[in-house]
Amino acid sequence: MKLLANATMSELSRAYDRSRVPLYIQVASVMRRRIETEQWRPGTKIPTLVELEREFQVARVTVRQAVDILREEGLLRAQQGRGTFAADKAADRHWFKLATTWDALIETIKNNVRKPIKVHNAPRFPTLRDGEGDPADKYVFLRSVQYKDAMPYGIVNLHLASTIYNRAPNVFREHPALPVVAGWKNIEIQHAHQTVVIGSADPTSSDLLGIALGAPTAECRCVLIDRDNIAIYVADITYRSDAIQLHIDLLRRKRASGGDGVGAGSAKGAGRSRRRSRLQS
Amino acid sequence: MKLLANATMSELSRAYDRSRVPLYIQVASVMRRRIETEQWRPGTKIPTLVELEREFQVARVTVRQAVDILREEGLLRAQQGRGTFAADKAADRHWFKLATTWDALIETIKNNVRKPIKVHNAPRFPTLRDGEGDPADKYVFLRSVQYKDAMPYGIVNLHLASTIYNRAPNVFREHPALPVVAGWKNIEIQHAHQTVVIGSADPTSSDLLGIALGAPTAECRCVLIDRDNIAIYVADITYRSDAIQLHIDLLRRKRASGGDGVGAGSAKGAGRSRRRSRLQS
DNA sequence: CTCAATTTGTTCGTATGTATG
DNA sequence: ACATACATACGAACAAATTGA
Repeated sequence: MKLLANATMSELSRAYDRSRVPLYIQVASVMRRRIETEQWRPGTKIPTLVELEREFQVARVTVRQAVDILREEGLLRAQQGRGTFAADKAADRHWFKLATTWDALIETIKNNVRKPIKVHNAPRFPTLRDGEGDPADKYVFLRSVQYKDAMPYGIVNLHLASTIYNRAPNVFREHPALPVVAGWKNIEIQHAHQTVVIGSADPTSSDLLGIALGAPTAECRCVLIDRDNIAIYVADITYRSDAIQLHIDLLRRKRASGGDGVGAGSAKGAGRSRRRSRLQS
Repeated sequence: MKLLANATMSELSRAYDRSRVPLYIQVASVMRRRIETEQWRPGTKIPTLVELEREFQVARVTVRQAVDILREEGLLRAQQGRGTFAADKAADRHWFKLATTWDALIETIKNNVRKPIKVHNAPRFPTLRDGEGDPADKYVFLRSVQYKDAMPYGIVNLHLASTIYNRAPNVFREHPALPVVAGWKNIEIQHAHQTVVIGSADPTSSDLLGIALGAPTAECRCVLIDRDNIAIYVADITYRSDAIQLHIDLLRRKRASGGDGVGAGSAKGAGRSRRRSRLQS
């Protein structure tokens, strides 16, 4: 135990040199993580101020500042004379399962609670990389914010080929685009993929999602390419990092229905997946 | 353009209230992002200090501090009288493609450059969640760091069931475990999955990966469950967030598995996009 | 070559925030 | 709570390098 404490503090001070973020925020980050990972169990007493001072090698006031931050966040309750306690129930983070299959994606999007956002300075074209097909002649740009319980967790920036959009402008203004496109029999999708990287919130995202500037985000790009190799649907989606998770079933049964079987929906029960015949060429 | 600047700055100040991170670091974050996304093209002149002051609504000195950070990082060059310029070539980030299939995962791991780390205070058991099977009677804990060009990008914390480990202790000490286990015919894997969430660096990770405390990370958990529903392999892997990406083919064709696009290394050349229009956000 | 405009670099004074003991 | 030291942020003025007329 002593060993652990010593190791931790030397690592902290070294880490502090590397980071320019104020010390009490760093300490708060470490403590927040311990609460969220339930390393400090919900409802239980956390180490005393003196112990924390020693572990982090910081002054008492600095620990207190960190504690104050977490109190404001509702993760800690401090009680004079008794101690400081972790919140009773950890907030359910990572509740949103990013889709890893076509069917799951469609299903997910259907259930979206979204609000369209007006965009003034829309880029005319998406920036397409290798393997993302050729640009269409013209695109329509749509932006919307996704909500759960009035809490925004994602921003969708969509370039939709005008040829697609013009088939049903009113529908696209009201509903998520992907299920609509997917439902059309006469559109043949040659390729569809999704790419995820970790980014950080720019001013716009930070404002729309209510997170700090520079806070980590998941940046998903979803591209649909038609049989003429035209990128008809290019969505850049920015998620709050604490809202999402990604679950991949590594052993998808090959024997299940011609190898095309799609397992692993987004929810626990999973199992049931509808066939995807219409998109097959 | 004027509108954009105004919108950005009000958002920045609002965002600033939300975050306690020093202003010049926040400004640096936004600028870093612009360079990395090539919104500020490599080698070209970025806006003048005066323009940046106006856009971010901060004092000159604050902009300068932000510029200084990025100069140290090699992302900007400043020249008195001329201007400030973005670095010539953006670093290749997100080069490591996280595997999304079993075969790709095995292949990826085979190519790992890794260094085992001695662990003193190893947890005896992994904490298993719903759907992650039952714990084995006993585990061995192994930790290693993954490198690319002497740059650490991932930390593997592995709980390996002792029954597995004891079959070939020396092999497991020298080689990545997964390909070894996968190669054994007499082990039947009933279930294997990988979960990815975004986390932040604790003191240990921050030290081993050389990133700031609290910097975003990708936390991958990979679990193998045998036919008796025992979790024989439980790996918690922490990656630098800027090293990794995840690519999912949504329309998985039967034949496509050969070149599933999920390989270990090297981002292919450049990928200049033919049309560039910044996704303003 | 000089001049003026532009742009980065530096300094001062002041106020507030951060961290220690 | 206090005294101390240093970091952060502002505004403004000034200095130095570059460019083009």
